[in-house]
Amino acid sequence: MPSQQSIRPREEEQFLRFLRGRGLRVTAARRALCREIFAQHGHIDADQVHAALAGAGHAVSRATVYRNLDLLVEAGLVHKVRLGGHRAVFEHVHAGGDHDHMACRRCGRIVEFVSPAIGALLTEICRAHAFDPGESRLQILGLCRACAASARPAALPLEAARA
Amino acid sequence: MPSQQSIRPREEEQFLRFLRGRGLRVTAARRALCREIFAQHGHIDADQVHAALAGAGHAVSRATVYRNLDLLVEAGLVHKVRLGGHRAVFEHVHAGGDHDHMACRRCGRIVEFVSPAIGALLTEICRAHAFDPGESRLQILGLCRACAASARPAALPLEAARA
DNA sequence: TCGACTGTTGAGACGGCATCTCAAAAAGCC
DNA sequence: GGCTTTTTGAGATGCCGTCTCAACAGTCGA
Ligand SMILES: [Zn+2]
Ligand SMILES: [Zn+2]
Ligand SMILES: [Zn+2]
Ligand SMILES: [Zn+2]
Repeated sequence: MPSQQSIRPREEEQFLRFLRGRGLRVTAARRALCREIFAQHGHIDADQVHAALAGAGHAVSRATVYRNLDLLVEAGLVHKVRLGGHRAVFEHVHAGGDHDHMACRRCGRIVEFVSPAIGALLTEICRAHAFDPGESRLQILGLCRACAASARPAALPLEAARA
Repeated sequence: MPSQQSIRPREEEQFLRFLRGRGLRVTAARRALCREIFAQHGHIDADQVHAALAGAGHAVSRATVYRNLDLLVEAGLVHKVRLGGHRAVFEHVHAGGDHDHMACRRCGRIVEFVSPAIGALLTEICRAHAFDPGESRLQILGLCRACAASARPAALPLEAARA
């Protein structure tokens, strides 16, 4: 398969380098998974990845999807996000850099936002507590504009509980 | 049981008011659960609540623990927190107000912190996106001071991925 | 090129946590 | 106390993810 190789995006190159650097093998499943993730935009869960691969004629088992998604996370190419404590979703790390999420409780819509100021505050807080930060998760659950409008016109406002 | 009633704390009163206001019944299980949660300090998971109740001679089923913890959350008396996407932990809402969490990946220790500045930023961000905030979850996963010290003296620093 | 060595895969069992089911028990109401 | 409706308990079920292990397939050296 020569032409397939030629359009291999740089993310796949990166993944292959990561694999070789670790003494791991380059397999068909890993390449297909990597290509599929970077073909998708937005957030996608493990089962959707599984289905997408099957649809693309590269069926792999669920176990393989999970294993290699973890590998992509370790390679730093993909983020694993848990919104609302349920099923984890994955998204490729895009050039823009880090972002956080607002998730609508009603329709499930996910809105992304970037706040360098928050990142700076977190760094400062960790330093103050001598805590070595690995990863931060910041999510806001609530109602998106559309759902808030259609919800209850004269509703009692939700208290803004922080948990 | 007369004296038991007399020391009933105000949180239990609040819960009872919440129940009556919803047309729900005041049961022994609900009162025991409420008392147990407010007797505990810090973070406690559903099974710990279950065990604590059994130990206190108020055994209830796991299903009842889950159902009524949800009720306490709805009443706004208890927060449900998911750290690292694993087992949910509960904590009573204490007077001091909102706080967020740092969780150690190695020993599981939970450190709380308060940052009004972050709260203000979040409010601002929600306004900018016309998003009606209900609840925010901010967690930092990493290594606590003790674990970071004992981990790897000349370790390669973890990249601070934001997810 | 051809094994041999070793990492990887697939199918399904398994696990933790949470929710659901439904008959029996208890709360509220008169 | 008797009636109605909610709540409970025990266990089944479900979801999401991980594990097991035999078969398979990269990789590499001969
Ligand atoms: Zn919405
Ligand atoms: Zn995102
Ligand atoms: Zn620690
Ligand atoms: Zn806390």
